[in-house]
Amino acid sequence: MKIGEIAAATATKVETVRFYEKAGLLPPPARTAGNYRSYGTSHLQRLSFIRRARQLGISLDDVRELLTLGDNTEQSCEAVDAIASAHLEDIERKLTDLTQMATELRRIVGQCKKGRVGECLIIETLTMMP
Amino acid sequence: MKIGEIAAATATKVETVRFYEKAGLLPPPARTAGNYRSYGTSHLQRLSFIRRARQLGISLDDVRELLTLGDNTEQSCEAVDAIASAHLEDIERKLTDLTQMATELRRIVGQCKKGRVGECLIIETLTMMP
DNA sequence: TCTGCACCCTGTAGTCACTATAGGGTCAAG
DNA sequence: CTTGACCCTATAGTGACTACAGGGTGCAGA
Repeated sequence: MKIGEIAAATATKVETVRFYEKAGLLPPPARTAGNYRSYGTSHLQRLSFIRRARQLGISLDDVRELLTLGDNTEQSCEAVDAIASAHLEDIERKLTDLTQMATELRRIVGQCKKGRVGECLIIETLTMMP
Repeated sequence: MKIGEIAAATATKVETVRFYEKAGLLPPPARTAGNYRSYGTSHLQRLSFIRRARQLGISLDDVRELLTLGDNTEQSCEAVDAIASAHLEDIERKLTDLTQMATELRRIVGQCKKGRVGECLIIETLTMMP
């Protein structure tokens, strides 16, 4: 499997695949005679894992940790749970923040009467907000 | 007003204030004999505006634009509304994404039985997810 | 055989919005 | 006159890529 193929299979850009290798998340694959990277199914699995974790917003550092934990099948998976739970809390905080932002924005956008900037309530609100 | 004071007044770090100046968002203030920055109320107002817009997640580029628009009080404020509305849509997209992430994470965190990694459902789910 | 093209390689720099650090200068109080 | 809090500049680092420059490889068609 060439880099373009594994990239397509995981909806990743080629550059990102190389980036993951340099970042130590994806082990360096074998090379062909022409020095092309040659991936197998274990790489595909690992890259899929990385992509899914990233889709959930898990940081590369945490992905690295999960990957290491996943490789030691004998250990307790409390650490895994800790990472996922911490991340969930993170997301819940972000949700609260964004919801508040959306409410504020909806309020100021709703005020716009499309007049001149001099009496624009959006600008005014932004200038005056507490 | 010294930089530390304007920073404190707007809950901004001193470095960030200098950064805004270098980024062209905050006009360079007068300097004292000792080369200290000396801010007036117009700076304070402008920095407050920037900070509030940033709290709403508006990008520096868009803040710059809003600032320029706000300075031309004769223009129509449609452009202002456009920026705010586009940003609101942005946030609403992010909210959808994050809500989905949270749901996924809650599901996989709930599965954890604190056993060994070998049978960890979090790892498994991440590996198998569609 | 040649040529064109899609794909691959490395290495480096750019993105965003700061934050941190190094290595200095200024100013008021004790 | 020294201490310590504050200020100055310039540069590099963060995360997670993305984009580029400047080349090499491999294969189909003329």
